Amino acid sequence: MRSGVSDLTDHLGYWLRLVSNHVSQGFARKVEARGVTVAEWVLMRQLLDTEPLAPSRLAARMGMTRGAVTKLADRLIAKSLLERASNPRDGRGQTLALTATGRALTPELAALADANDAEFFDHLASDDRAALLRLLRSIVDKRGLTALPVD
Amino acid sequence: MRSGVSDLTDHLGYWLRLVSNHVSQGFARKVEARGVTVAEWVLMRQLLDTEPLAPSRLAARMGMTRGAVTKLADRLIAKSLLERASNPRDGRGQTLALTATGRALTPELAALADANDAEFFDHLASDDRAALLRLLRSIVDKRGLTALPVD
DNA sequence: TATTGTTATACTCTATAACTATA
DNA sequence: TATAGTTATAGAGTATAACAATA
Repeated sequence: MRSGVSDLTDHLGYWLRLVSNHVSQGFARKVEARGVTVAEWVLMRQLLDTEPLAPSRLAARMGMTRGAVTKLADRLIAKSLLERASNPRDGRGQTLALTATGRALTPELAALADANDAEFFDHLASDDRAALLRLLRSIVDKRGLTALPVD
Repeated sequence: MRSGVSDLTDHLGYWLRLVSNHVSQGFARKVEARGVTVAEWVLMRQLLDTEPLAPSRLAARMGMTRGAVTKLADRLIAKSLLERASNPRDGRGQTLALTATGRALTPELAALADANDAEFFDHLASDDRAALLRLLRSIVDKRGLTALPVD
C-alpha cells in the first residue's frame, strides 16, 4: 500500500481470484482435451441425474439468461452430447437432455474435476481444507450467493 | 455425489469460483459506474506508482499477451485515462503512462476495491480472514501461481 | 397479455498469428 | 534475423432486446 492507495494484493478478493482463476484454467485445459468447455461441463453435470430439463430451469439454476443457455445448448448439440425435445404438455416448452454419448462422457469429466481439485488442494492438511471450505461457505451463506459460477 | 459421480459442489474449486465470481462481479459493478472494467483497473493500478512502462512489461506482469495489452490500452486511451509515448532509446519501443485524469481516478477505484472487499469479508472474524489469506497464499506458493488474474 | 424459447446484436476478455518498423 | 508493438481474426462467455409461437 505504498503511497496510501491500496494495492491489488491488499484485497482478499485478489488472492481469491488469483487462485480461483488458476484452478478453473487448470480444469479448462483438462476438459478441453475432451472437447468441452467448463461452462459446457457445468450444464452437462446439471443434467446427469435429472429428468430432461427446460432451458428456463437450467438458466435459473446456472444463473444465466435463457439466451445464454440456448447458445451453450446449441454447441453441445453440435457435439452430439445433448438433445432437444418438445414438451408435449406445452407447445412453447422444450427440454434438454444428455445423449448417450453425453451421459457416458460426464463421469469422465467429473473424474477430471476430481483430479484438478486434488492437484490444487491436496497439499493442504485435511483440517486446512475443511477450514477453507467452511470459510467459503460462510461467505456464501452470509451473502446469499446462489448462482452457479461458470466463467 | 449421488450416483457415484462427483457433483459440482464436491470440489473446493467450485466454492472458490462461486465466491470469487461474486466478489469480482460486485467490484465490476462498482467500477462500471466510473466507466472502467476490472481488467482496465488492474492495468491502471500497475501504472500508478511506476515510471511509464512498456506494453511488453505490462503483459508479463499481468500474465497476458502483448496484443491483449494493446487492446486494453486502446480502450483506456480512448477514455483519456492513459497515454502512449515513444521510447527515445529504441524506435520500436512504446511506453504507457496514466494521464492526469487516470492518476486522479485510480485512487477512487482503489477505494471501491476496499469497499468491495469489506462487503464480502468484513463479516468474518479477523482471525478467519487471516486464515483465509494464509490458505490462499499457501496454494499460490505451493503451485507457483504468478500471473495477475483479470477475468 | 404473459410466457417460452430463439435470434440478433453487442461487448469484454483473451488467444494466435501475421505484419510493420526497427535493431 | 530478432524484437517490440500493432493488427487481424477468432472464439468463449455473457447480456439486452426483439421476435415467434403458444398459452
